[in-house]
Amino acid sequence: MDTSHPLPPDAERPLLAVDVVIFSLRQRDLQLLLVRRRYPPFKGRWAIPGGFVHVAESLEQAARRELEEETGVHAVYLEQLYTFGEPRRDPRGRVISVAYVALVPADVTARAGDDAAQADWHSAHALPALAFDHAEIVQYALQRLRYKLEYTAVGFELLPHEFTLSELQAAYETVLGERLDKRNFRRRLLEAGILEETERYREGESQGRPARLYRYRRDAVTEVKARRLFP
Amino acid sequence: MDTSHPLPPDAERPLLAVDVVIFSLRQRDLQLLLVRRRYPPFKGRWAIPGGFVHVAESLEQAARRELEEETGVHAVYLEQLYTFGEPRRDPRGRVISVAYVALVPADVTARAGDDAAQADWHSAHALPALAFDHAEIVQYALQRLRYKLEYTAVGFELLPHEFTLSELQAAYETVLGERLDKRNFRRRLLEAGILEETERYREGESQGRPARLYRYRRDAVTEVKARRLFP
DNA sequence: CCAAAAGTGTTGGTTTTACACCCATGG
DNA sequence: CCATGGGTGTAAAACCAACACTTTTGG
Repeated sequence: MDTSHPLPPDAERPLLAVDVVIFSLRQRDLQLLLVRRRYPPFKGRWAIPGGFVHVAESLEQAARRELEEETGVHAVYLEQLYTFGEPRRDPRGRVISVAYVALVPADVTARAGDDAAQADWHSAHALPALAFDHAEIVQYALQRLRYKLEYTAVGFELLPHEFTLSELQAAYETVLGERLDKRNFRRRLLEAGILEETERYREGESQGRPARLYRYRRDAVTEVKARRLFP
Repeated sequence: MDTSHPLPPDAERPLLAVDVVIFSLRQRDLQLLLVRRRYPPFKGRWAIPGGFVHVAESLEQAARRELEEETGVHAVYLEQLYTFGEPRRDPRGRVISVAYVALVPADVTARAGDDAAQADWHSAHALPALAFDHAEIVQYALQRLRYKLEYTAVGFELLPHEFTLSELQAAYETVLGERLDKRNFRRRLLEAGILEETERYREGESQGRPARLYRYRRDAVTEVKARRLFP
């Protein structure tokens, strides 16, 4: 950054916001958390959670703070998505939004923050009209999520700590929007060495034979040279 | 972005900069353009070109403006990389930098902008000490470039309009840092259908049999479902 | 004992890799 | 005529996709 002095008179001093697209799997559906705006502009519209970055706060800290305000969770998957900075994206003036994507396990519940009247989960495939350019942000986030899931093992972040292989497969199918072959799916994930078998079984929750529970190996090598998990 | 009013008193109004990592291939080496800072902080240090975003200017416009100031080129490959916003990354105060990556053809020449004493190409593998957090930005840009090159056909953007297959292969080898098999490389690129044979040959420039010139088919489908070009 | 879901291998086709020689030109 | 880089095919190995039955439990 060549911030040569003197500062050019036409340099922008925008407001700086972070917005977080929070994905979760609930009822076998990919959902994301939206809050209803209490104040203009776009009063009453749904929006993705976000807020201004505080003084001396890093972007990621700000994103985690927003995430925690809405969901109470802290230690979850979070990555920077893209920065949206069109001059007129906010009618009140120049606001730069650094968008993040978060993946939270299915057992997390939404809670309304101070700024939002309601916070609710919405199916990613049937979203209401959104405030600002948030529809664009969500589109981009979805694309990134699918992409990530194909190439990396990030799918676990959407499930509880322990899960069955069928649950994991259902998660992949929901996000990717396609059916996968059970045997090939299992083989691939087990061979990838990122799962750890537990001694426990999912019992009673449904008919049929109880399924073994697995957990994600936190110590697994994330990926050295990406090879598609599901080509 | 939930920009609920009233504005929180602790909201940040940072300066907004764009920085552009400009890659090019010269002398069979992957190089990037650096400018020497004329003013403090980091006076005299090398930095990647960049500057503040003007009022009512989009982020991409700002990046293209900086790019053009340094190189004179306009219509080249440019993509947003990442946003760096650590509170203390600039000693003068809070400055958010939206970093971009640009790929320019080998025949582009650097020219010093107003703000920079010099602008020069440096090998990506032997960089001087850089100002601010620019070393980190460059590291990240290199990673992204390698990644892109493996999965997409973006390599052409680093070459002149017409090029031989050997030149293209050398470009890939330089960026990826590994040798590729000539026959496999050719087969794959030709089968991908993104190259167009010209009637011309690269003659006289070196010993040996003249090589056919190819050009990139601008109308080519960039990629539907990414498949690695070089697994 | 029936319904429901879990679990498990093999085969054929495709893709990928490894590899060596002849060709056209300039000096 | 020799040195230099351009151009070309094939065979073995690895990988992927498709496919059906047995096992375990709860009702």
